[in-house]
Amino acid sequence: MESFEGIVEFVAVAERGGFSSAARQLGCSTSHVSRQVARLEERIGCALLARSTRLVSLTENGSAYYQQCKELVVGLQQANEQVNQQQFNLNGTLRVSAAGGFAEQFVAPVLMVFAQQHPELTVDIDFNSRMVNFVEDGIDFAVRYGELTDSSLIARKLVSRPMMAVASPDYLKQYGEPKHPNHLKNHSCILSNNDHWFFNIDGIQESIKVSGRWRSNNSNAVVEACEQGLGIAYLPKSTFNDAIESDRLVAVLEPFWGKGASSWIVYQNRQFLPLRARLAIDYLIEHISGWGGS
Amino acid sequence: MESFEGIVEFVAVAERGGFSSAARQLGCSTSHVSRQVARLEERIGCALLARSTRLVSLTENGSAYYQQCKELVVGLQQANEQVNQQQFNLNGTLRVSAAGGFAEQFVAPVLMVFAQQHPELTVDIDFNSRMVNFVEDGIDFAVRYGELTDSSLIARKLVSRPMMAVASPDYLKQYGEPKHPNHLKNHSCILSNNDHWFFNIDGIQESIKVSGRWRSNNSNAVVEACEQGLGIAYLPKSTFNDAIESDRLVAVLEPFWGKGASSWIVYQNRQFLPLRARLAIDYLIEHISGWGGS
DNA sequence: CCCCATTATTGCTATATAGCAATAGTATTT
DNA sequence: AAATACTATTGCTATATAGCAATAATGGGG
Repeated sequence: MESFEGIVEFVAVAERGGFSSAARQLGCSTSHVSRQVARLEERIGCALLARSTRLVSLTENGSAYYQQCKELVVGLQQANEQVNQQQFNLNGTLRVSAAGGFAEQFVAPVLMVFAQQHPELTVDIDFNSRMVNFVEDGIDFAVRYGELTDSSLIARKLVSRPMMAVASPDYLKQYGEPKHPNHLKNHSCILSNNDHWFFNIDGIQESIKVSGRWRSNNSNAVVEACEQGLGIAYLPKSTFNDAIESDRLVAVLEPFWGKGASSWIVYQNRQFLPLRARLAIDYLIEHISGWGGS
Repeated sequence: MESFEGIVEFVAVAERGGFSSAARQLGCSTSHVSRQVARLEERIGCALLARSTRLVSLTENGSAYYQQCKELVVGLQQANEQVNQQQFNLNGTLRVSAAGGFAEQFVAPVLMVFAQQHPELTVDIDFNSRMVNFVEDGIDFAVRYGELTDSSLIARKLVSRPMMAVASPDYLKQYGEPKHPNHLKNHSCILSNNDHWFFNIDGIQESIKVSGRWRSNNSNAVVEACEQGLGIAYLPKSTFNDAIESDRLVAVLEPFWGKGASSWIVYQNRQFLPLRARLAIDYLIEHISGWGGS
């Protein structure tokens, strides 16, 4: 297999007319340059330079070879400059995998603003909650909610979302208001992702098993069912902003609300994250973490 | 300064889709390929490959960089092929420095035949006896006569030329024939290169100091002067072939003639002598040494 | 579902290379 | 003419790299 070894040194000697001058230009020792060129000549079985003490000149073969090697060196410089420029340019496609209502409601709008600020970027958000294959799918980062499973990824907390329990006024009029999380076993609860709700009871986070006649993994559907009086709902507070403002739902069990799980940005643990990813992640953290999670 | 390190490995990984396959192609270890690519990424500050266990793909930057590096690798292959082809082709200009009558009389004609056999060669013979600067003047080899001074050169003996002492019949009639080299101090001698002639006396080579009224470093001029009866001449035997055949000159001191000095081909002690030089030198030695020096 | 084969990474050791210093040769300066 | 400075090469040593082996992860086959 071909090797580029000695090419840079040979070109430098040819251009500078000597090993010592070439070594100074390359910032290495004269003996290194001497040996690299000698090895190159040995590898290609041809004298490239004619030498006497204090004098070096190109042979006929060396002249021709130099022209070609010079193009290789220039080509490498251009390749490196271009990859360097690309590295500090904001271009290409930002690919995000987002899951959950929070991503839909808050992350997407913020990314929209970010995209407007960077017209040369394309943003591709795939809303799904499946396990992401970062390498295969070329995903820059994912937004995930709850506990994370893959320890090889880097996770940066976006927000801890405080929870809120609500019910419709009609439901409470008919079934009474629960005064403690333990009372929930006597109530109809509207389930979302799982049937254990975490409450802060005397400073301790306790898991309360709940049940009900309605369940959905869509937070909008949960809110509607609650408004219809189908039971008590317990989701991140922001989910109920509109319903609370219009008095369609009212808060219950307020002293016991948990801090709730976190939303995360997760991405590959790798060097040289593309600039677009780094800036987008930083932008999201800056514009969402700072909200205090409401 | 730019470095080509890792380029070959990176291109191989990109094309084969994995480090192990690339290592097999390159005939090296997987760990070497892994490290070379990692070092390349570190040097250019950019991820070229996205990796998971058992899977490698090019990043956006890596894709662009690969295209350029592929051209570099192809360019290197072409450069090496071309220099290899040149190496085994007989082309270019054979540059020879020749000194002395022997070179003019015998070497030039033989090289002429050699040149006729190789139409793609140009032969450039510079007749002079100054010290050759092989590197500066781009000389392939030189033809020299007598003792050599530069021990760093390679010297291959072309011919040892036996000497001959001659005089014109008129000269001998007038001044008598010398019977021993010691008698030469009483005779007029025609000098060429120096005033000490070497004779074989009782198996020992002895230096006899001679003098005369005529001196020239041109052997043709020496022969003419001798024919005019200006004295005794002592040069390589071949110098006098015509004059002897036509009885214009006769031999003297025959039992004492020395073997004479040698003619040499000298060239740089260097690797990878161009093919044209190697073939020409071999051709000369084959076609001149075999004559036995007459 | 389990086992095996293959992959990529990295700690560690053997090996090749980079640099230092000595050497020889030559050009320039005094 | 002699001394000095600079050059290229090479022996030797310190350092970086190549390869081996261990490790962890994953895909394919039974």
